[in-house]
Amino acid sequence: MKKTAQMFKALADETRLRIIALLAEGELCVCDLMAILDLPQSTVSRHLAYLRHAGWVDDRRQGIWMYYRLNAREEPIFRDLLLLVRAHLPTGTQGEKDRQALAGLRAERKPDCGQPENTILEMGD
Amino acid sequence: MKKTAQMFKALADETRLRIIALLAEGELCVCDLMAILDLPQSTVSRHLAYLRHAGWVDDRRQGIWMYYRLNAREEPIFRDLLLLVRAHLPTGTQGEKDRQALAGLRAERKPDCGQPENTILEMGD
DNA sequence: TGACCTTATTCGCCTATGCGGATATATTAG
DNA sequence: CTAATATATCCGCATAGGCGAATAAGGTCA
Repeated sequence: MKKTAQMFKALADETRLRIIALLAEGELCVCDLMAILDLPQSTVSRHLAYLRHAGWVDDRRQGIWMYYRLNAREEPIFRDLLLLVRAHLPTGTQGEKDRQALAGLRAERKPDCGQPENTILEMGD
Repeated sequence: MKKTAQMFKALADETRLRIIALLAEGELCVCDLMAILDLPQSTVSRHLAYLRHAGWVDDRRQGIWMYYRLNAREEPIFRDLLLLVRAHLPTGTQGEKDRQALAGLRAERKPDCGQPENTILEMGD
């Protein structure tokens, strides 16, 4: 039951819940999450590490970026809980706002997070 | 979403999970829980207070004893979560042990917690 | 009332964990 | 190699919350 308590601990923080609700929309990289959550990089990274250790997310490196996605583990309670969270979480006010921010991000950006390859180092100044 | 995080916090402790699994079997008083959990009274009482404030349990006074029972609040996520917990929690090792201890208690005791009324004060030395 | 019981709360103490700034690490481009 | 970018981790600090012993509070009975 200790493990179950640990599983709930990962959900017992508003920032982590926001992250989970966002990842329910699909894979995101750290800089996306920083932009949407409007939190410093160390904070976002720390919460992602917490979720990773707890088994809630997997990561994947692609070049410079780390992409995170939801990852329900094998245990039945884990899977059911993820379903529950995905069903209920995004309906609240904050979840709505975050999803809109995400939509905005996606509209104005190319895939692979930041800029297209040929302008990665061309940010004048 | 803050409220949701708070709801999960109440579940993010092994002792409270054990209590919830036990209350899923029916109403219990504090001294029953002390006996089953094998924890000091202050610890049990503190966790019950936490669960009460979080809205997971209701209490009822009967004479000297305080009886606690599960009580899911109105919010749909709350109710679904309680269903999930009740379904998954008691299947583990610790939950099994606790349930057996509860069965033992019930076998050797009269209702109304302790002893039958006429011997309440007759516990010679 | 006083004796006795059950439960709640208070008290130090200690660990877990949140935070944001600073620093370390990793990757890529040139 | 250096420079630039993205991410992870470390740092000191503050708060939440766990623990058990001790004390307070509330109820019952004679």
